[in-house]
Amino acid sequence: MAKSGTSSRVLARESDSSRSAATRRQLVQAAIEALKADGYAGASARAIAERAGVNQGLIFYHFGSVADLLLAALDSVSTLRMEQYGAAVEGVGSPSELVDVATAIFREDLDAGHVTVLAEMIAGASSTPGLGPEVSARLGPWFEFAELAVQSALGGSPLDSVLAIRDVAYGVVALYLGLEMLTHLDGDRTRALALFDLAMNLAGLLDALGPPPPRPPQPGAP
Amino acid sequence: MAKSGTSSRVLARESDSSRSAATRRQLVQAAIEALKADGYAGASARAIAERAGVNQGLIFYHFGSVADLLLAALDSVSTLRMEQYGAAVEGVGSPSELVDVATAIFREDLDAGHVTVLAEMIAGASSTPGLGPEVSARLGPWFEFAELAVQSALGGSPLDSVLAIRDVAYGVVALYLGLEMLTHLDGDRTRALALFDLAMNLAGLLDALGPPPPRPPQPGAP
Amino acid sequence: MAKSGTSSRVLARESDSSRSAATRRQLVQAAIEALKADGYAGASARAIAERAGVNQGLIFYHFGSVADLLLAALDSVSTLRMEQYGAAVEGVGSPSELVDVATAIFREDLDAGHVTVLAEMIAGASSTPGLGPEVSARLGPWFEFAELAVQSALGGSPLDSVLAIRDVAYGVVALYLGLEMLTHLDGDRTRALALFDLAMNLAGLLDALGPPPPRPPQPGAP
Amino acid sequence: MAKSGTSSRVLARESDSSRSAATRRQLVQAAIEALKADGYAGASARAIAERAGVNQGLIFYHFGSVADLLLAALDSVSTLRMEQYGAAVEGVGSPSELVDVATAIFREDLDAGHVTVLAEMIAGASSTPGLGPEVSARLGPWFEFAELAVQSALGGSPLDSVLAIRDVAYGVVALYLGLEMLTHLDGDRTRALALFDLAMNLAGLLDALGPPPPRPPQPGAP
DNA sequence: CATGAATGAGGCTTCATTCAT
DNA sequence: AATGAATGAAGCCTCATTCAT
Repeated sequence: MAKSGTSSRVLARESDSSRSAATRRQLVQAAIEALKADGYAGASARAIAERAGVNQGLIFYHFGSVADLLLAALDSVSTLRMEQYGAAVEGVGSPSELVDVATAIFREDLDAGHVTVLAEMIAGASSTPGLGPEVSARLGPWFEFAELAVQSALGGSPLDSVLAIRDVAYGVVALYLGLEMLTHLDGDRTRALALFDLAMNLAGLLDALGPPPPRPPQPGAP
Repeated sequence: MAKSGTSSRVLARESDSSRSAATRRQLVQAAIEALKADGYAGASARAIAERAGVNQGLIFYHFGSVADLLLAALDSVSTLRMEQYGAAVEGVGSPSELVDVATAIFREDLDAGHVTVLAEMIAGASSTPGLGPEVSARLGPWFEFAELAVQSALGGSPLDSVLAIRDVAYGVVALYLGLEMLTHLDGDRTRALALFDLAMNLAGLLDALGPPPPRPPQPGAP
Repeated sequence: MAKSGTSSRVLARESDSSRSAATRRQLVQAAIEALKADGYAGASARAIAERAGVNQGLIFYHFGSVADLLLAALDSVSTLRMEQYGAAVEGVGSPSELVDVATAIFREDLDAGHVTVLAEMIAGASSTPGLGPEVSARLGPWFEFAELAVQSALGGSPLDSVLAIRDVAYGVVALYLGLEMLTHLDGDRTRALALFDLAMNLAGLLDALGPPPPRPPQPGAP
Repeated sequence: MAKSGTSSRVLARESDSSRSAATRRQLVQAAIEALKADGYAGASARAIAERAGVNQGLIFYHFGSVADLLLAALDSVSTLRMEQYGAAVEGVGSPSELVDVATAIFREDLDAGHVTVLAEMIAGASSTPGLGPEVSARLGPWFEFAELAVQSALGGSPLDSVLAIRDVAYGVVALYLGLEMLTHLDGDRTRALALFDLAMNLAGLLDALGPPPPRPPQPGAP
C-alpha cells in the first residue's frame, strides 16, 4: 500500500525492501553471526560491520550504538524462534508429544546456535551498563511461551496441583539456557540430548497418569 | 625445595605466604570480583589490577595472560565451592534433605555470585580463542559433584532405574547455571527460589516412595 | 528575475519567503544557537541540523560547508547587532550618555549571547584553514561602529587630541570581546558590569571637561 | 636527594628528569604548540601525540584525558608567564613605567602566542562539558597579577579613589585577551601596539598627577 | 619480584561531506 | 529542494602485552 521507502524511520521495523531496510537486515544478521561465533566480547562494531560488508558508521546511523544493534539482533532471534516454537507446539496435547517436539526444536537450536545469542546477551549484559534491563525485558516472550507449553502438556494432570506452572516454566527456560551453554562450550550435544531421552521416559509416565488428552484448548468446558 | 616461587626469598617461612603468593592471591581474588561485578568483558587487566591494588604488569608476570588469570580465578572458585558443597551434602540421605541443602547452597551462591564466575567464563570463552577447552576441563568437578549428590538422594529409589544418574547430573548443573544467569540478570531471586520450593514438594513424594535411608553416618545412634 | 533561489517556484510571492529561504533562515538560526550553547567545536553539521529540525544534507546544499554556514550565522548576528547598536547610539552626545547606552547594550549582549558567536568564530578560526580571513573581514562593521561611537562621545573633548579615535575603537572592541569571554566562562556578570559603572564615573569627569555638545542632530531645537 | 624515578606519581609535578617527566613535558609542550597553531578544535589527541613524537595512548596514561592534558598545558603557560610578568613588573613605580613594561611583555606574548593558549581554552571550554570551571579556576593568577600591577602603578594617584583596583584589573585582563584574539586573527600587531602607545600618553598624564614615586615596597614605613 | 612507562591495535562514536532518489 | 543513506577519516579512549629498571 505505502510505496517503499516512504515509511517513517520510526515505524520502519517490518521488512520493507528499501535500501535502508536491507542494510539494517544485513547488520542484524551479521550481529547474530558475530554473537554466535565470537560471543559478546567479539561482537564489536568493526567485526559486525566487516561481516555485513558494510561501513562501520552505518551501525550508529541505523542503530545508534553497538548495544542497540545487539538488542535488535536479540529481538530478531526471539521473534523468529517464538514463531517457530509456536507453530511446533500447536496441537501438542500430552507430555510425550511435548517432549518430542521440544527435542526437535532443541536440536535445531543447538545446530543453528539460536540460543547462543540469548545466552551471550545475558552474560554480556553484566559488562555493559544499562543493557541488563533491556535484555531482561526481551526474555518475556520466552517465559510466556514456556508457560504455554508446560500448561498444554501438564494441564489437568495430577502434577498440575503440585506444580506452579509459572515456576516450572521459569525452570524450563533456565534449563534450556544452561544446556545450550554447556553444549556450546564443549561441542558435545550427546549429553544434553540424553536428557531429552530421559525426559521422554518421564513423559511416558505422565501420559499414563494424565487424562485422555482431548483437543487442547477447550474454553467453556467446565 | 618447593617448586612454587620461594626461590630467592630467604625469609619465606611458610610455603605460600611469600610476597609472591600474596600477590597472586590478591590478583585471583580481584579477578573473581571483576567477573562478578563487570562480567567477562569487564574483567580487563587494568580493571583487575586496580581492584587488587597492584601493578598491571604483575598479571603477566604471574599468570602469563589475562585469560590464564581468569582460569585461575575459576579454579579458585571451583575448589572452594566444591569443598563447601561436599561438606554440605555429607549425611544427606533423602531427596528432601538434598533439596533442603541445595536450597541453602543456592541461596549462598546467588548472594555471593560464585556461579556468576562460572557462567561468565563459559560465555566469555566464545570470545577468546583457546579458552573453551580450558573452561570445559574445569567443569569436571561440578559434574562429578552433581552426580554424587543425585546418587546420594536418588540411589535405590524406584526412579534409579529410569534415570541415568549421569544425565540427571548434567541437567542439574545446566539448570543451576541457567537459574543463576536469569537471577543475575534481573536481580530477582524469588522466581528461582520458588523452583526450589517446588522441588521440595516433589522430593516429599520421592521420600515416601524411597526406602528408609540405610547406611549414611548416623552419629548418636547406638 | 531575482538571483536568489526562486528559480523554479511559481508561487513564490515574496522575494524571500520561499521554502528555500525559510530553511536557510532556520539553519542560520540553529547555527547561532549551536555556537552560543556549545561553542565552535560543538557546532557540527549534525548538531545544527538537529537544532533546525532539518536534514543534514541541506547545510551543504544551501551553504556548501559547515564553515560557510557559520560565517552566514556570524553575518546574521553582526547585521542585527549593528542595526541595534546604531539605533541605540543615535542621539548620544556625551561620554556619560554613551556609557549609559553601552551598558544597556552590553547587558543585552551578555544575556542573549550575541557576542559569544563572534568570540567563538574568532577562536574557532584557528582550527579551520581559510576561515581566519573570512571572519576578519566580518569584523569591519564592529570596528566602524566603535569608531563612530567613540567619535560621537569624545569628539571635541580635550582627549580628542591625545587619542587616536581609531585606536581607541580597536581597544573598545577588544575589551568588549574579552569581557564577554570572561563572563561567558564563569557565568558571573557582576565583575564586567562593575567595569561599566566605573566607566560611568570616568565619563562624568569627561562630561565636565568637554564642550556643551554642539552639532549632533538636535530635533526639536529651534 | 631522592633518586630519580622513585617519586610517587601524584607528587611528580616538578620537572624531575625521569623518563616519565620527559614524556609529560613533551606532551605538554606539544599541546601548547597545537593550541597555538591549530586552536582548541585542532588540539586533538592524535595531533598532539604526533607533534610530541609519542604514542597516542601515553596522553591517557599520563593525563587521563585530552582535556586534562590541555589543562596541564594551560597551567604550564600560566606559571611561566606569571613568573615572567612578576619579574618584569618588579620595581615598577609609575604608570609610564608600567606601560613600558607591559608593552614589552605584550609584544613577547604576541610573538610567542602565549595568550592564544589561554584564549583558545576559554573559548573551547564551551564545547567540552566540565572544562569551564577548570579553566576559570586557572584564571585566578592572571587576575591577581593584574591587580598587583594596577595597584603598583595607580596606588596613591588621584584615580585611586575613583577606580576599584579589582575592577580595573578585570578589565585589563579582558582587554589583553581581546587584543590577543584580534591580533591573532588577522596577524596585524600594529593596531594593538598603537593602543599601547596611546596608553603611554595617558600614563604620562598620570605620572604628572601622581605622587613622586618613592621606592616601591616600603614595609614598616607608616 | 615489582614498578611504571611504552606500544600498537582496536574499542565505540562522530565528523564533514557526497550521492542517489 | 529535500531526504536519507552511505563513506572514510578522525574523534577519544582502553586493550593486552612487553620491557627497562
